[in-house]
Amino acid sequence: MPLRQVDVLHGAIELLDEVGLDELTTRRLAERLGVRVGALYWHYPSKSALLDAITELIIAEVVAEPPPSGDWAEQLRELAARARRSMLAHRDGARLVSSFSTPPPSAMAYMASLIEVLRAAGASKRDAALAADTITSFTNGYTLEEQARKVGTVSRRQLDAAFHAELRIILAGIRAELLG
Amino acid sequence: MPLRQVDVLHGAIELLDEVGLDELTTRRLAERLGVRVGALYWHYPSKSALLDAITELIIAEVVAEPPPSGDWAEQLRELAARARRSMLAHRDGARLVSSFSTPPPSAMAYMASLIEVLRAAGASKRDAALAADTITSFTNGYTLEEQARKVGTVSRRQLDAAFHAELRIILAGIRAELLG
DNA sequence: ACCTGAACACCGTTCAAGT
DNA sequence: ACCTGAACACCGTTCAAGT
Repeated sequence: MPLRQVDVLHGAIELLDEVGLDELTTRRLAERLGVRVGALYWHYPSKSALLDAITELIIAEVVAEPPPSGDWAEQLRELAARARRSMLAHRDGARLVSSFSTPPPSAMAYMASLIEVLRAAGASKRDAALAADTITSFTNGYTLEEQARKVGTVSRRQLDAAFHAELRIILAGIRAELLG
Repeated sequence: MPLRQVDVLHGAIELLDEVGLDELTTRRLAERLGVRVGALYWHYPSKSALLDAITELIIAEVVAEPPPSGDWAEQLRELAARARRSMLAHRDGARLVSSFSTPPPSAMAYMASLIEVLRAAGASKRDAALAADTITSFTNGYTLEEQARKVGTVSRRQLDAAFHAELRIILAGIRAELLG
């Protein structure tokens, strides 16, 4: 039976996890799917469109879960932790997320959920946007670096602990600076 | 007269600024230098070694300036602003910085300068390292995103203002959480 | 509708050989 | 010491033609 678009997508994700973003090649993907390179272009207009689809899927995982509970700080903490977990779930996930050409719908939804929590906590529109951006910039920066450079050298436990300790700093800053 | 290593480096940086990281190609660089591709490999063992050299140069600019003055928050603010400025000074500078294989000496020196300021402000070794990492993760994450996606859509003034406002949040967090 | 065959215009890297 | 010439093993993409 013929290949469906979703087969190409899943094959690409498997290949990504096996060989990493730099070795994720249209020709390797075609070989893995038992097809010639050109066939991929019937399903996706370009390699970058395929990468965007993977990115969308990675981010979508974050929003799919039920909204977190607790006070505003607890909710933000959980949302940021989920974002990091989704990126870590795939090889070079953070690099992929920070390289999409145009923000996919799920990225917008994620930002909206952060902003919603902050608004409910009493932040102005401007402050909420600022705080949400601070959290995502930090989360992406942190995860990008840990995934790029700290494989093997530092334990996962230490990285988790450091991420949460640093996130606490940022949440304390939001409280002191914007919700004081 | 023959090409020196530094000529190759400067040619590469000029080409980077003109065409961006994705189009920075050994063959294009060779053409610009009036030489055949193979000649580059006499000066640098690989393309990635050349990219590492560019990265080192970009980060070195931050440390080259005299140490900032003011209280600890003011010093940290200035160091982070310099780091961002250096990355923004070259096309795809942030992408380049967040993709070096092994941390170059100047990156270590930059981290050390952040930690020194925090130690002088009374932070423990652990807290200083944590706060320094928070600042760099945020700075890299923020700059990476603005450089990747916000060219033209948002004014430079707005991006500067948002960066400083968000940095204020983080500094407030460091004060409240670690230096309270 | 979905894929093959075959090409096009590129890559990074190596290395004998030239000067 | 520094570079050329020429090759090797790859890329992403296109497109007529097949089924």
